[in-house]
Amino acid sequence: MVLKKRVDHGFDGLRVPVIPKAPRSARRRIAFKKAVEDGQVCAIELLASLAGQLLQESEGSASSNASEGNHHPPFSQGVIEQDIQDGVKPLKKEEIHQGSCVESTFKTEVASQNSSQKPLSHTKTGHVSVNNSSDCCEKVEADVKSEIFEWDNKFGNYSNRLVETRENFRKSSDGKIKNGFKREQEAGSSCIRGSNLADKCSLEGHLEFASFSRNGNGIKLGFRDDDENFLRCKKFCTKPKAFRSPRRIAHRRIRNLMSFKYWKTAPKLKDSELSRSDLGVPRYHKRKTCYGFERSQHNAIVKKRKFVDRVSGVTSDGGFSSESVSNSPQKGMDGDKPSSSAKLHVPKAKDSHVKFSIKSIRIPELYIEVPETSTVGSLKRTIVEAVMAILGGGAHVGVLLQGKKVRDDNRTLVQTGISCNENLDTLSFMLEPTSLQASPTVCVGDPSSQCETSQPTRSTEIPVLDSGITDTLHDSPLLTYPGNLIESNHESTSSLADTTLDKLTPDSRAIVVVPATTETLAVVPVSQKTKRSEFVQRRTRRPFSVTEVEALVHAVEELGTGRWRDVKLRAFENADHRTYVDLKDKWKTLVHTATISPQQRRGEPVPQELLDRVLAAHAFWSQHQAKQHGKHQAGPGTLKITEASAERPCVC
DNA sequence: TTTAGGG
DNA sequence: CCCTAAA
Repeated sequence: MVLKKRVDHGFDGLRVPVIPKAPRSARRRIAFKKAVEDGQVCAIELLASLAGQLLQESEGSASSNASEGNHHPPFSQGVIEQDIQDGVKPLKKEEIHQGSCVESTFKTEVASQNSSQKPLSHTKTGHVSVNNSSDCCEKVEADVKSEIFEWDNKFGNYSNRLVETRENFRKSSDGKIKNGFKREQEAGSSCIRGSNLADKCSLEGHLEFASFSRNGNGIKLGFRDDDENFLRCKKFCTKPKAFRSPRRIAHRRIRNLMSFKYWKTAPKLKDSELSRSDLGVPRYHKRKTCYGFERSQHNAIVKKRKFVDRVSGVTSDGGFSSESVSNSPQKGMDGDKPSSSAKLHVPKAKDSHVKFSIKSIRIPELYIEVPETSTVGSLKRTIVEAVMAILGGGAHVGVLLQGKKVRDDNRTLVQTGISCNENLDTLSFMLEPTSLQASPTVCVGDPSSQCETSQPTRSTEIPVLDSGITDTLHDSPLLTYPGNLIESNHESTSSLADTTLDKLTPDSRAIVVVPATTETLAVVPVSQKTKRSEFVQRRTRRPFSVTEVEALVHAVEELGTGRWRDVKLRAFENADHRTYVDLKDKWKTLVHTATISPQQRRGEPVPQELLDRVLAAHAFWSQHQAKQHGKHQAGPGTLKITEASAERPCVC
């Protein structure tokens, strides 16, 4: 009877997330890399432009940032600052409209749409020809496009390109233009914006252009071939990552930048889960599930996460000089082998100097929610605000060695262990806001300990289903500074999310769900092949609620203790964050909990009634198991219902 | 992949 | 929760 009752109110009625997804294990392998990769890709743009923005603001030279009147303190001294400045010097004199990171990122979207008017075509060799593009950039565009293609085909190249690009920008700003980059850039700028930036090159502009190009390539009109090829590839390749449609890439970028949560369908996903399930994204087709979007125009929700930076290489002896930083990619590492490049080489100089070359800086992933009806402009502003909120209050760098934060600023590097090769491999930097208030959702704590990101400005009411989500927003993919894409892993660059993109059309919602990611993205994209383990972080802890416990107990009562997969399917099928291993573990602890005295129990108290059932079920199934064992190896599944129901422990 | 257990 | 040996 009791059982019956429980069945009635069934678990479906519980707040169990409904997220159809592949088994955890599967998600892990594939989606994981993906997500990480994705995070990086988009990071480039965001960071690049962000740097520009910061620079402008910090220098105060920036005339007036039309929309954002915020004046944020410049970065605190340090490597980071230098790196960034170095990378964006060209931006100084430029007038970047809004100058926000948003700008560049979103232009992609816009460009994409516009470009639909320009039929393009390209051959399989990657060559691109422009049939009907604006006069201003016809040829150049073609050149760039082909370049873009290269990038697509080889992330490593892409990365290097960017690095190179940065270099060129710097040079061009000095009047020494080596390649035709400036030209390209100008073309890109004018093509996209109309022309107001054509006179000066900027990192942002370039990136923008790159994005544009990609989008352009993705236009259906001119690239049916691509699509077909892609499909074909997808069909015959085990790993359809060989070729990625530019459009997909572009979209993915956006999607990554903007992580919209589809609560309804994926209510409880945590970052990590999300990212892992990159492949599963397509399943979240219920776009309307973006709660709150329609509700208000300004209920933008932004969540930040901790950001950890990694030192990825050591090369020149310039220490932290900008020069050393920017050169490191070429000098210190093998451009073709990003993965290896991530390694630190600490040539112990005669002077016992430890040489660093920080190739990347990351900022936390941003989670933003805005109404569907909001304007692109407001979206941009929202992003800018989010970004500025992180760095606005100024920031400093935290040093992490082997995952542990080095708190003592007075210790020497040698004392700290930052002078030997081994340790340097695990050295990383974390960008931290100087004041928590300044950035409410920024994590400042020790990375190893789940940083508690403060709730996003709550005023922006979070969707109903938000429950339990906040905690999932911690770690996330880290945005990477353009200067160092080198770290990325080719493989991961490829594919997932492709499916998702299928549904994305230029006119579709500006942003797409982004599998966020904790473990996933949180995990450093740096040479995963070799040192993934070092950065894979634990899943965020998610204590079982009484409701879940009830469901678990109920399921076990019926299925027994040796069929966790079935238990999972029956009671937690929609709770993707609960794997059968989790359930098994939980049962283990439940049994233990039920065994110990109430005083010794911790955490959310589990009703004694449930614990009693746990013990009863445990005893019953243990006995049953033994019985089965003694008898013939009749599988557990053969348990006769009658018998089971008759003996099943039931608290009546 | 799923179980079963130790860490 | 994680990691893994076994199955």
